[in-house]
Amino acid sequence: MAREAGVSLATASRVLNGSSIRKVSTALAEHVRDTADALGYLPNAPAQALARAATATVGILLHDVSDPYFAALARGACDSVVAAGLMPLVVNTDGDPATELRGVRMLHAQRVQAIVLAGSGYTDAEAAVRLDVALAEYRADGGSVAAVTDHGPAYHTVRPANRTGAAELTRALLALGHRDFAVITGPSRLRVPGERLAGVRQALAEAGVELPESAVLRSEFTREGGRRAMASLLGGDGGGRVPTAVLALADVCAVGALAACRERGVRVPEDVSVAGFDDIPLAEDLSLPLSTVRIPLTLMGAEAVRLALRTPADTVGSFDAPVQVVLRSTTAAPRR
Amino acid sequence: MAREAGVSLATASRVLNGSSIRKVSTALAEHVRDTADALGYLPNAPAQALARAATATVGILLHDVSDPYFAALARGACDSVVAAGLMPLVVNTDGDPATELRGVRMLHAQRVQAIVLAGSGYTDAEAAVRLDVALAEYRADGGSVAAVTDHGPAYHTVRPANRTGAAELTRALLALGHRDFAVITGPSRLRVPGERLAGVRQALAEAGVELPESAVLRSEFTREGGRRAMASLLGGDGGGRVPTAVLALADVCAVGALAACRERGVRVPEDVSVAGFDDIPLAEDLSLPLSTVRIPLTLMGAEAVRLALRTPADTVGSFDAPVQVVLRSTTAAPRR
DNA sequence: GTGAAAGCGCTAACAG
DNA sequence: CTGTTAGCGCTTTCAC
Repeated sequence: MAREAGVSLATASRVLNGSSIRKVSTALAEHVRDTADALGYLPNAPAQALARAATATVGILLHDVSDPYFAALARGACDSVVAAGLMPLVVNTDGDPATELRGVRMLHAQRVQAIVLAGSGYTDAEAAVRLDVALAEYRADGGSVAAVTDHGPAYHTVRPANRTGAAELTRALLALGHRDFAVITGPSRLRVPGERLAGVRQALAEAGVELPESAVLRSEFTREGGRRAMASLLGGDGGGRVPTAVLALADVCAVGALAACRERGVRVPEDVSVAGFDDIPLAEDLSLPLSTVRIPLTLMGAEAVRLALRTPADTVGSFDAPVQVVLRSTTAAPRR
Repeated sequence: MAREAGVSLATASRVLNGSSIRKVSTALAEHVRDTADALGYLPNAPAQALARAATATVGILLHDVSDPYFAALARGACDSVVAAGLMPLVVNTDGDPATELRGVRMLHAQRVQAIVLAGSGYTDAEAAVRLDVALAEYRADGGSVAAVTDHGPAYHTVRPANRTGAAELTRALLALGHRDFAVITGPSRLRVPGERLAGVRQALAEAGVELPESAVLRSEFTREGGRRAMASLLGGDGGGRVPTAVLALADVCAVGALAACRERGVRVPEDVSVAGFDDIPLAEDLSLPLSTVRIPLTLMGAEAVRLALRTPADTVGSFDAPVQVVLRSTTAAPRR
């Protein structure tokens, strides 16, 4: 401690944290500061946290940092956290409600100032309730919560226009002349795929185009999931009807779908158009630059932290992220 | 606190943490546990940290979570941390020594149990010393440090075979018949690009192949850096000599290089072979599946945490990560 | 303006 | 085996 070294005692606290309204003579303050970093003094954050009843940390809960979508989100969120003078704790949930629940509890135990929920939102009502309870307890202890993706009106929310974006993408494909679609959507336990699928259905309905249930394939939101889904679409397994356009509701799936096409010598976009959703960083560098819907991932992450940190507890803020359809090389007019 | 609710007092601590050797009658223990989660009790981690003089956190310092290389590393490290019952704090440094130094200090202030340094290693001796000092102070306070990439004998180290990997990759290209090389390397402030470049030089020298200084281009280890470097290589700016093989010493650079080729209508691998290094997740899905050197990124991250956490303070552990040359579609025998 | 003292929530000796 | 009693390192009233 600077106390022993310097002459003063807990006055050191006053100069080294600045929060206190009490002033310290500039001379003394300078002396304290000098001896402090002469001794290489670093405040003990846990001790401060205990005394102040507030940590300098923010929790970020996401499916998987190594997924480009969440990586971009994480980067934005982390920057925002650091800019606020806090430290980010990041926890991977793998999109599993139980893991997410544990994550919330751990972050609560850490007494993080805020929790950012990215890519949460489960269809399982029971899981949602358990999560809500945990979050309520966390908030009762003074914590703040922001969600990327709708989590109900009770939370600060950063909302990508999933439905609209999907509808616009679909309309873009319709405009190219496609009438025969298939959709590779995500697992039913997540809510996001449902929102996107609804957008697709809406646009298709408006155009009077059918989307048979057999043309809606569920897969994990992973490359492998997309690959398998596309493989079954192309595979000789009976059905046989290959659509002219395949909408993968996440870019990572689209990547897998493209891989499946490559493996089977199916040409994109000549034989089939493929589109993704998210515009992950490497989307334009893929085997074919991917047509997709751009979401401002990094911005959204940052925005979520901002909401959680700078919004008074009695109001709930929200941020609607714009989306934009980007048609690149994986889509073209149908040849059939 | 469970104290008021139950009948006992700080005995609660004994049942709720388990560290103590003292036993508690199973009946009482159960009662405590019951009331604890009936009340939704969650231990206050900062308070525990203060009392135990040890937090349940680990710091992870890396350039950028949204860079696929570090994202994969981070995922491995985070999993390892969580598996150890701890929480990961991740800090982005953008490859800047000053930011990294601040990061170390912040993590030290948080009293994290261990710090994992990923992608650190600067050529600037002064910066290295400052970092060493900060790390020494951290260790003096009981902290543990592990580095991914060599940081000197004083630290636990996870070491990808940068030099060997680069040499092998070069030999693979030589075996294809290439004699005219260019290298897109990283910024001089980092040590990794130097190691990789040394491997390239060594293999080339062994084969008696020249690598003129003008054929070594420095760029940031980013897509844009790679794009610019390749553009200048292809560009009509005087030199004019386009090599038959371009080694980008990081996959993200290779991605940019491929983009530059695409923009200018230069065919890969017919006109020029391109190879990367790292085998980042989407490497095989690029405009052309990228030839590269595979590094077990996720494993390395996990290994670093393991070393930091499970190695006694008086010894230093290390882990040599295997690398593997993967030749995909961006390389072929030269046509010229 | 600056010091003294109490206490944040928990753990860890100590007794009983 | 279980309760009592000190602190952990810091902030923060409250007097001086």
